[in-house]
Amino acid sequence: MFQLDLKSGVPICDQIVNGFIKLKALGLISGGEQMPSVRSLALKFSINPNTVQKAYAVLEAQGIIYSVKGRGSFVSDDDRGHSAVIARAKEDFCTAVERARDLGLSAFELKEIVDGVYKTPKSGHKEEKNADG
Amino acid sequence: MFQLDLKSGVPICDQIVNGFIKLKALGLISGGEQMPSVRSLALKFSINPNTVQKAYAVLEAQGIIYSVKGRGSFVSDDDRGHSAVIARAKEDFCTAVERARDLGLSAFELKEIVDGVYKTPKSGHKEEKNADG
DNA sequence: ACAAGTGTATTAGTTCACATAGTACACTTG
DNA sequence: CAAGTGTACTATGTGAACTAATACACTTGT
Repeated sequence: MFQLDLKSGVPICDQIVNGFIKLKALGLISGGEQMPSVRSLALKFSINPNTVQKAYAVLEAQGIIYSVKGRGSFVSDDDRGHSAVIARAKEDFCTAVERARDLGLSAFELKEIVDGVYKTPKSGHKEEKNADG
Repeated sequence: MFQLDLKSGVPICDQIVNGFIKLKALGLISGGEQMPSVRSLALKFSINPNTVQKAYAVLEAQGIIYSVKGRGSFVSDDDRGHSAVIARAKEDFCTAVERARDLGLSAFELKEIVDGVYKTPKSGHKEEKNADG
């Protein structure tokens, strides 16, 4: 399971949504699997059930999960949600590239950063000082 | 000069800051050049002078501009601000890469998107449908 | 000295998003 | 019927962002 940072400024609801999207992208949860109940997850994170409910509603609207009254919420089987997530991720990344380009970064520099991130063993990422001197 | 989108949800102050940073990155304003006065820019954008003042304070804190009481605000001569902006842009892009990686996108895909953006003539960017089918 | 224009500071008030709190209802399962 | 589930609703607290109004210090030109 993922962690919540209540002081990050990032809305809790968004953190929950992105947390589950990432879990599914990484294959840590699979289609058909039951999600934690709204109340239990709220209890676990010490947050309000309404916030969890809101996050689940977003996830359902995006096709990542589906909910059944009286039974619970479940991870979607099909790839509709997955494809949508990938598409959105690409759009977001595209926006990031455009912003970097507008600030004067070259395509070469950006690809260098990409390589650096994918080489990094996923713990330290601020150490990756790209040649800028 | 840049445009403001008062309904975008992005704080006006941030839009002003980023607008001038972009102008400088593109070379549309140069070192020593005088900035619009706090009051005149507020009048031009139909916003509150306090908001402009706040944005100018941020720009000055980042070394992009400097202000002189009674005279006005001016674009910085040296590259201190520029370097800081580049460094921040790289960090932001690094974060975007990490997020994309966490969602399952490959380094190859990201580089493809980078190339696509840098090939695009800077007007249409939603049309750049990267091969995902 | 004066006036006009500049940056800067302060206080107060509005608006809005976010999260919380509490309650209530519909449904499924045992 | 009871317990657990999703869902809906209203009310409240909090903080960020922006507006509003005013005031002060400084520079420039007359």
